[in-house]
Amino acid sequence: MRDGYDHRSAAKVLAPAHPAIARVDVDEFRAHPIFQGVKEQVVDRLLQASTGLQYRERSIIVREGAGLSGLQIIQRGLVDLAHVDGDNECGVLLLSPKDLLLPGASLFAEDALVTGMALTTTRLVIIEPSAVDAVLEESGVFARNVMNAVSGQWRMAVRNILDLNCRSAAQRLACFLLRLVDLQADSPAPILPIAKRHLAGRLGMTAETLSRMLQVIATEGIHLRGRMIIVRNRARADEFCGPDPYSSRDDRHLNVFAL
Amino acid sequence: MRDGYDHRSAAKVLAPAHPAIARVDVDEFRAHPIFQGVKEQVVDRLLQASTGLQYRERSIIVREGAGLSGLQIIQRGLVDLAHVDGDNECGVLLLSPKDLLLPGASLFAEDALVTGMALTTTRLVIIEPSAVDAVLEESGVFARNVMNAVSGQWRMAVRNILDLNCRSAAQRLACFLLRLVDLQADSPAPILPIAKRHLAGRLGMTAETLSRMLQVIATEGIHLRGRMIIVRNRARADEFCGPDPYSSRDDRHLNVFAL
DNA sequence: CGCATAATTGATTCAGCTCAAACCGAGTGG
DNA sequence: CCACTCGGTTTGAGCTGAATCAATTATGCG
Repeated sequence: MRDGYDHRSAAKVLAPAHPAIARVDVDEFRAHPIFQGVKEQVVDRLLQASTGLQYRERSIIVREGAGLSGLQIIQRGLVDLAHVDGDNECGVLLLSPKDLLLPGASLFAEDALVTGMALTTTRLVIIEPSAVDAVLEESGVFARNVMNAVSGQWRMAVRNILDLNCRSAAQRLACFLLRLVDLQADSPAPILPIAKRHLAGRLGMTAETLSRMLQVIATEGIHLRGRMIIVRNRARADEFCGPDPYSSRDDRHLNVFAL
Repeated sequence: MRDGYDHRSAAKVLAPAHPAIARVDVDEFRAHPIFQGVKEQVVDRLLQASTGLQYRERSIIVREGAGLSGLQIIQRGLVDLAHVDGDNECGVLLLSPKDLLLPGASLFAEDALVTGMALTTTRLVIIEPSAVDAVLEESGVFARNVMNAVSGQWRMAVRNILDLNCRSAAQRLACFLLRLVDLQADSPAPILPIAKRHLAGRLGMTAETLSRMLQVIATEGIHLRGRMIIVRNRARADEFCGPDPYSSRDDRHLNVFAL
């Protein structure tokens, strides 16, 4: 409080973001899939035009209805894309590192359809629109890569629609957790990286329902203790999720990492 | 029956598509927004690599899980993108003339996530993948235009998610009808171009519910007599749809025409 | 500790689904 | 011309999954 600032209420009010400038991790930048196959010199030009930004937990990165400044790439953290309407928010997508933040809106100067909020401390790289435009113009490969990412986000959205329409709340939850587990296949203990409240939003249900559904899926072999996801019976869990409305489950070869 | 073909059962069985080759309307082709700003000579190269196809009502254009042959542009008709699971289908998007059919899947050789079915007699133009790839590579403008279309479809999908999550069935229906009306602003009597059954699918509800919701919205100034949409009280109807979760309603400046 | 926020639990309600029956309009055949 | 069938639409009567409301119990965190 000594700085005249109550942190808790600051968090609650969703204070207008005051991101800090951050250094751009150059190697990480170059390794990003949208630069795959792009001439190094061109990538460097984009790198020149980039700045790093760091948002702290719960701060808002884009507000719906507003415009975006340039192509934004998430390097660290998780960003919740959601429509917020007063108190209840309804999630659309959860962006992970390497994902592009609302590429459509930034490339075509549209207004954002959803609000983007940092769920955890988030670092992004912003590439100046002018540079992006120029490079898009000249490098077909780059354009193709970006398109790939956009189209991957479309796929995620479609899945979401399908889930919402033809899966039960419990199934959606189960699938989501299994996906998380698969994504952290290397790590020993898979973790739920966000608060349950946000998860509920993303899955199109209330926090209360989520809580109850956790009990349901526990009987199907999926347990959540603290933030640890424990799958006791994968076969049964898979079975419970129901016939996959969509076939393949590894989309990382498309430039999507979103949840 | 004289052709040894029972039309009703043929329709019902969703006969594997046997599209007819059709001529490509050259002027229409050239006028398509994805060619805007593209050098005429380049457009002609794509034109060379194109074939027209005509699908009859109810035939399937792409089946989910299958691949697509090339960039497909809808010239006439309506295509329903839906996940079909046995008898009940759950719609995702309704494509109109000028829309691209699953651009992501065709450009990146992914499997289609959804089935595309012609709701009405549909004509499309297919551009050979090799030609598309080549032109994407060399023309940044073309790449940009295609990307614009993809990103527009993403927006539609997001709206859909938002609608599904935070609007009632009646509201979704009302909005959809109003959108149709606005889209046919020039025509004297706006028309519902598809069967109610499909509409229900697209809106994420059952046919029965749709029927009931029609009664509800009738009390709010929107009437459907036969296939004619009659809005008696636009102000009230707009009011009923609730605060628009998304701002602008004209998306035609993006390359999207879908419903 | 003590306060605020997050998560659970229980009771109740309600929107939309399911199932079944009636209805309707168009094409078909006697 | 009328009866008949067949798809699609409507109507009605339950049922149910998930939301809501309210109260309680954890879980940080300063």
